[in-house]
Order: sequence, then structure tokens, then C-alpha cells
Amino acid sequence: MQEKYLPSDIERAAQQKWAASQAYRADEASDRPKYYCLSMFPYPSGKLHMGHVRNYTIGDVLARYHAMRGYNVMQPMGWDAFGLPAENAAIANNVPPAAWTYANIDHMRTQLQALGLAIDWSRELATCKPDYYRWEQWLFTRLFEKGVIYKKMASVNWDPVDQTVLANEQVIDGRGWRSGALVEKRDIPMYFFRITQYADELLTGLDTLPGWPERVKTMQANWIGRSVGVRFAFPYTLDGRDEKLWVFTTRADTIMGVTFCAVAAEHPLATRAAADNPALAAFIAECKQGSVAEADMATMEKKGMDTGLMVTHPLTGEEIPVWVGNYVLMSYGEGAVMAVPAHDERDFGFARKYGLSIRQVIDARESASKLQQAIADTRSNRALSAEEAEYAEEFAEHATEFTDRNWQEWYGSKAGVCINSGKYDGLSYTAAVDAIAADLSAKGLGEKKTQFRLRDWGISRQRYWGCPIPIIHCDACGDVPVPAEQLPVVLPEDVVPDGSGNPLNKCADFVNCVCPTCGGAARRETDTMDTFVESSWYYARYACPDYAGGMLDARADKWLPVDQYIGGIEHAILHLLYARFFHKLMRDEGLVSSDEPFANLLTQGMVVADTYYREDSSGKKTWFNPAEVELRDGAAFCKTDGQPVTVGGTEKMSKSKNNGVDPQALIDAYGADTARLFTLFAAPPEQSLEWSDAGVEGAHRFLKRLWKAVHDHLQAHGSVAACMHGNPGNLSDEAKTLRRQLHQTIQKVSDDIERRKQFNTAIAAVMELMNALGKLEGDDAVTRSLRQEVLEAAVAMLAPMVPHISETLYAELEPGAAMTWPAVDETALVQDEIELMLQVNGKLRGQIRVAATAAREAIEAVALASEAAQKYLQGQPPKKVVVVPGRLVNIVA
RNA sequence: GCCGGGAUGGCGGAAUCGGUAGACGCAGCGGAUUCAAAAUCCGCCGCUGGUAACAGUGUGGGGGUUCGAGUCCCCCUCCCGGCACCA
Repeated sequence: MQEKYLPSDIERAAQQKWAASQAYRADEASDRPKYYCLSMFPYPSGKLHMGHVRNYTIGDVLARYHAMRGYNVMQPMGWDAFGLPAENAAIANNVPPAAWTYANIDHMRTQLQALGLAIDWSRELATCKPDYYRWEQWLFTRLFEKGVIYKKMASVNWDPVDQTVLANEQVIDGRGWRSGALVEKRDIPMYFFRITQYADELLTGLDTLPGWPERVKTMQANWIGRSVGVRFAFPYTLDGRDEKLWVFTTRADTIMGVTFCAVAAEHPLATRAAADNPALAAFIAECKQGSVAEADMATMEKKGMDTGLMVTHPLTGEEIPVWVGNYVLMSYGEGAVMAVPAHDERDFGFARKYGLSIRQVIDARESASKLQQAIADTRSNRALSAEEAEYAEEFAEHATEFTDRNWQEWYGSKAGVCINSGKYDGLSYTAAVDAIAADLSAKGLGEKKTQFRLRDWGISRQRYWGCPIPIIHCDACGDVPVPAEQLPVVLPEDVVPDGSGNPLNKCADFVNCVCPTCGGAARRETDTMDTFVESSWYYARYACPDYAGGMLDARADKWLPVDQYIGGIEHAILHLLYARFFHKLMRDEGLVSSDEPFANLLTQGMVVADTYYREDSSGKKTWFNPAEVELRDGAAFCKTDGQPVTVGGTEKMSKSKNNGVDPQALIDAYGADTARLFTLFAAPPEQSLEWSDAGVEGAHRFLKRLWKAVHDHLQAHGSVAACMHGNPGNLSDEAKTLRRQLHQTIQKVSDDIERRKQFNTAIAAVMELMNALGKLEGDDAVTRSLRQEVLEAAVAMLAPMVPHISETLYAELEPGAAMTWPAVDETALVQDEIELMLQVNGKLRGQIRVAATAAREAIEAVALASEAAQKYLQGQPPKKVVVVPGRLVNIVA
């Protein structure tokens, strides 16, 4: 055995061995239980970053662990290959996005292989290849025919200088990132997936996913946002016609407090009013500036303008003014809202700003005083219900006089009763909503309705580098889906975009086509699909990537659902919701039989790093990679020009902030095992991992110590053939303790990997075991045998994390043997005596030793007799003694 | 703004079900080895007071529940992620 640990040699050898034996090819014929382990596939941005290393290492640990446990494991890999960065690179370097993408894939595949991942490369796919996206186009045409996909107008960010649609990311402070022009909202026709039709199932389906983190399920549930309310109308007469202004509210109980209505700038009523009101037209034009991003809409100053139009309150008949509000979203609900300034904080602020009236219709004081009475009653006879208790807590402190000067927390609460509301006075929230909904319904002006916050998924992108939407526009036949036998609609790969709109529009060969229905001249759709579409079904295609006869074959049902999905928390909502939605679409097409795609989900935290930038006079920022920056005297400087750079925040490693750390240097210097060990050890998977070069050394040192321990053991004794299996009996106390620690460690590491999915503590436990082994003296057969047992188990336990060194060392320890997961010897875990902590009044004051089987009374007696107890009790009898079995004794003096 | 999460030594983190706060590692300090250095090995290492034994104090801030709170409840501050065209 080589004395020195030489990572590059052993890693190359191990990887060659795995490749030659096709060690990680998933077995289609096996009758062992399957384990489909999937890490989110990467966007081929150019080179691997630490986020990838972290993601794929975590997945690899779980895949390798389950393989050692006897599962038939499938761990595939592929490329989320369409997307915006390829077009940006094309503009910057004048290369076709296709060539750039394929070159990146080749480079990154090599990098991934250097990490030694147990991947079945025979299943590799790239979403930009026609044999992948043709099935996406096929499904699109099926869904189009079924009406699951439809076309409507929607707003996009428009750069008037570059004459192009911008992604939200490309809008910086309301301006185009390249042109600096003020961005406008523009309405264009787009195709939509009717995801709202599945909203209920997507929501209730969350309850069938115990293997998902609660926080992800909460985020999805809130995103879907099911709310029960009332949809109703304000009638009005305009231009001689009777019309209705529809709104939706979850607070129908406050309907008597409506003092105005607000509509979106794009609302037909606003457009109509602006026709003979130039000031309003100017205001609407102003509203159309800025980005369409919801975060921008929500944080901007709330502004409005009176349309001069009036609508009729459906219950009181009162005339209600209609305003245009820049905070009302056309894409959400009806594009119009009723405003109750007394009981909605945003309406309150709006009414105060524009001098609109505020009318209180809910009072919490009365209910609060009832509750105070109830609380008083509780002291004597009756207990409060949980609902009442909550009610009481909410109002006991807050319920005060209503004032229309300053907003107070309780104004927006549902826990009061109606006042100033005529026949509804005195009704609680539920009763009032029911009564009001019934009255509106009787007038034919509204009814109860369940609404979702979730909106239909617009997938049209005015970009070149994406999957072409398989639609042909014919003047005679309208929008015609491309017939299955004409698929795929192949994207030409030799095009170089120039940043001024979609270059496909200029490709006559692509655009000009024949209508499949009438045979006349027609135009092909040039919009491409949202790249989230490709990533919504790749997990299923991995089961049958070579199938040319359809989207999926029977193998998909064999492997699905994915047993373990691993990916960044930043995908908690969109990607995971779309993939769940797609799974149901494919199920309804008869392609899969399960309802959900991912049985267990691990959301890894982000790898974050410091950001550095310089800002030019126009406010445009140029970002510097941490590798290009050096820190001197608490300031940062660019290494190339020596000039200072501004230190930004610590943020998610990303291309846009250029703060990715190249893991290649790490692998070159220390080997893949060290890189893997460090990323696993530095933080638990779900937490964010702050990158730092320090600490890598420590991981590497541990591997060197491990290597040396095995080397010295074998050097001293040759390989020990007969390793103890089962309880060897005549161990010294010291050896017995070490052997107990070994089997406790096996127990802990198994639990950490399998249940807790926390690898930093698993590694720490093996480190502790190795530290303890180092202290074991002796050279007799029994000690040697124990040493062999510990080393074999330690190497095997580390194998999922550091596969190359483990493979090599295990072959030295047990030549020719297959490395399986070590078994726990229960007999080794037995302890005769245990140590308990002794507390007096909750403070640690000493320890006591008792028999492991000691009864509570015996433990109490030992505790009370102890020196520490005597010192603090000073002869007084204890008020109370708390015994926590196996842990501690607390004496209350 | 809304939704979700986080905050523990000089640093990354541990404490799994309310029960020894700081495991493991990094950095630092002291020592061994060496002609010397690197590497390696051994020891110390939250803060304050004390030679020490020990005592007090300590998990972002404020309050509460409990024999006992990093962990549960209420309020607050700051940081991170998502917000539908970054992926």
C-alpha cells in the first residue's frame, strides 16, 4: 500500500474502474426495491459552481448509501439547456447560443465526472435537443386541443429603445439593462396553461406529501392562495348601456363601508373614462410605465385618479365613485376592487391621501368587552373555548375608539361585529358574509365564490433560444396546432441573436409554412416556451430517454415517483409547482399513473458568497468575481487593475452577480473527495452555506489521517483476516468502550443519512470515532482485530461521502470484498453503569454514577446523598426531585 | 409591500422529543519533533473574577410559560430566499 495519500491517482483509478464496470447503470431487470435519486439538473452556464457541487454531492451521498443498503438505484443527469444566458453570451461573443450551450455541456460533464458521482450517464439528456423537446411540443398540441392551453393578452416589459421584451431580471430600477430606457408595460397575445383548473388538486395534493418540508408546502399553499369570498357587481349605466363592474372580496361583511371602487389602469372602464379626460389618460400612461414584476407593483407609491364615473352600490343604491389605482392588478381577479378604507390598510392610506370618506362598519370593542366578561367568568366557573381565547387575546389590548386619522391593527380584523350596517348590525363575520351573499344573490348581483391567488401560467416567450411553440397561424383557419407527424418543429441552431427582438422572425425558412388544415400559405409561431416547461417533465423522461415512439413508455411508471428529489430552496414554489402540475397533465394523458412526481424532497440551502461591483455614471453595475478581488486593510480591490471595488452583500452564487466560486481549483489542489467532504461538513444541507476557502484544509487533513491510520495498521500487521464479528467477550474496559462507540457511531451515521439527511454530524461522529481509535493502545490479537473492525466500518460509513478514498482503502483492508453498509451489533451497545447530570434548582452542580437499570427511587437516593446535593440543601428536605431517565436529576431546594 | 426561513464563541457549526450549551472542524496560543522550516503529533481555547478549586454570566433584543428554555408562546430588530420573463 502506498504510504502517501495521492488523491489524483486514486480518484482517476477509481473512476476508471467504475466506468469500466458500468457500476452505476440502473438495472431495469432487477427485483430489488428501486430508489430513484434525482438532483435538479443544471443550466449549462459554462462551468460548475459550488451550488452544483453541493447539490450533486448531497444526491450522491443518498444514492450511494441506498446502493450499499441493497437498493436498485437510479441517479441520472442532464441539462436544462434552453435559456436567456445563452442569448446574452451570443450577443456578447457573437456565437450561436447552440454552439455555446453544447460547448458548456461538454466542459461541465467532464467537471461532473471528476466529482466521482454515481450517475447513470447512459440516461443523459439535454432539453435543447429535438428528440427531447418534440414530446413537449406533442403534449402542447394535445393540451391545446383539449383546451388546457389557450391564448389571451398579457402584459410584458417592453424596452422602447431596443424594441424588445425584457425579462424582469433585465429591468433595473424601471429601466432596460442595455438601453437604459424607461420600461413600459405592453399587452401582447400569449399562450397559457390552465393551471388554475388544477389549483384545488395542487393544494390538497400537498397533504399527500409527508416527505416534503413543511415550509415548502406552506409556501406552495400560500402561493395557490385559496380564498372563499363573494364575487359581486356594481351596476352602472354608461353610453346608454347597462353594465356591471365586477369585484371579488373576502370581506363581504364590510360591504356597507364601501366608499369608492378602484380599477386597474388597463381596465375597460379606465380606458373608456380616459377617452374624454386627457388628465386621466396621462395618468393611465404613467401607470403603464415600469416593470410588470409584482414586487415592484407592491412597493411603489400608491397613486390614483378619479375617473369621474359612478357606479351603484348593489345593496344601498348609493352612488360610488370609481378611481384608477396603480396598485390594482389587471391580471389578478377582476382587475377591480371595492374599497373599504375603514377596514383595509391599503384602502385607508389611499382614502387619507385623496380625501375620500372613511366609514366604520365593524366594531371590535363590543366583542372585546364581552370577552373581558368571559375572562372574568373563567376565573369563577366557565372555561374559554380556544376560539374565544384567541379572540380575547387579539382584542383585549387593541380594541379602542375608531379614528379615521391613524390606522390601527384591529381595523382589519375579522373578529368584530357589524355596525352602521342597517339590517346587518350585530352580525359576526360569518353571519354577515352569509346574509350579504344571500341578498346579492337574490338581486342577481353576486354570489359566494372560491378564488385562487394562483394565475394561469403564461408560457410564451419572445425569444429565440427555447422550444418552439408548435402552432401555425393561418388567415383562414386561425391557430392550428402542428400535426404530430410534422413534429418536431426544429429550432434552427445557427442563429445569432443581436438583442433586438426574436431573430426567428427574420428566418423566412422557419416562419413560412403551409397550413396543415387548408394547405394555404401560413406563418409559424415564433414565440418559444418558458424554460420552466422543459424542467417540468425531465424527471420522467430519464426513465426512458431513448424512447422514440412517444413522450414516455412503461419504464416511467416503474421508476416514478422520484424517491428523493434534491434541489435549491429557491425552487420551492415555481419549478416544483409546475412539475407537480405537469405530472397531473401527463397522468390525465395516461402517461403515468401516480398523482405526484416527488415522494421526498430535500431543499438544500444556497451557497452564498460575497459580491463586489463597480457602478458607472449611468448606474450600471459591473460585477467582479471574488477570485478577481483581493482584500487589503478592510477594503476590496480588483487584482488586475488594483483599483477599489465596492463590497456588496453576501448573496446566492449567481451568474448575474458574478460571485460564483470555481470548484475546479479546489478539486485540482485537494481532489474531489476533499471538495465533497468540505461541502458536506461545512453546514447541514438545508442551511445556506457561506463559502470560505478556510476549512478545506481541515477536511483534507482528516482524509490524510484516515489514509495514514489504515496504512499504519496494515503496515504493522499485514491484513488481519479474522476480524471479530459478534461479541468477542474478553475485551479490556477501554476496548469495550471503543467498540461501544463504534456501534453507536454506526447507529448515528445511519440515522443521520437516512432519516435526518444531515451529513455534517455524520462526518463529525466518524471523526470522533477516529480520534478515539487513535488513543487505543495495544498490539495483541484482540486489539488488532478491534482496530480492523473500526477501520473497516469507518471507511464504509464514509464511502457515500468520499467514495474514491473509501473504495481504495476498503480494497486494502478486505481485498476482493464488496463494501456493504456496516451492521450494528446490539450486544456492543449494552452499558452497566451510566452517568447522570445533577442539577440543583436547574443549575448544573455535579454528576452521579448509577447502574443502568437503577430504579427512580434508587437514583433519587444517590442524588440526595451526593456531596453537591448536601452542599446546596444544607439539611433542608428538597421541595421536589425531578428524575429524567438516562439524563439528569434536578433537585428543587 | 406580501409569503417563507434564519440569527448560538474569533469563524463554520453541534445540542434529534423542553433536560450537561459550544460536539466536530477552522483560526489562535503553548509544547514536542527538526540544524531550521514545512508537514506531523500532544495540550489549552465562550466571557468576567480567581494562582486554583470555584463562582458569576452567556444562544440577535424585550417579555412570558416551566422544576428546567438555544428549543415553546407574545412583541421587536437585522439578514437571506421567493414574488409568476434569471434558472
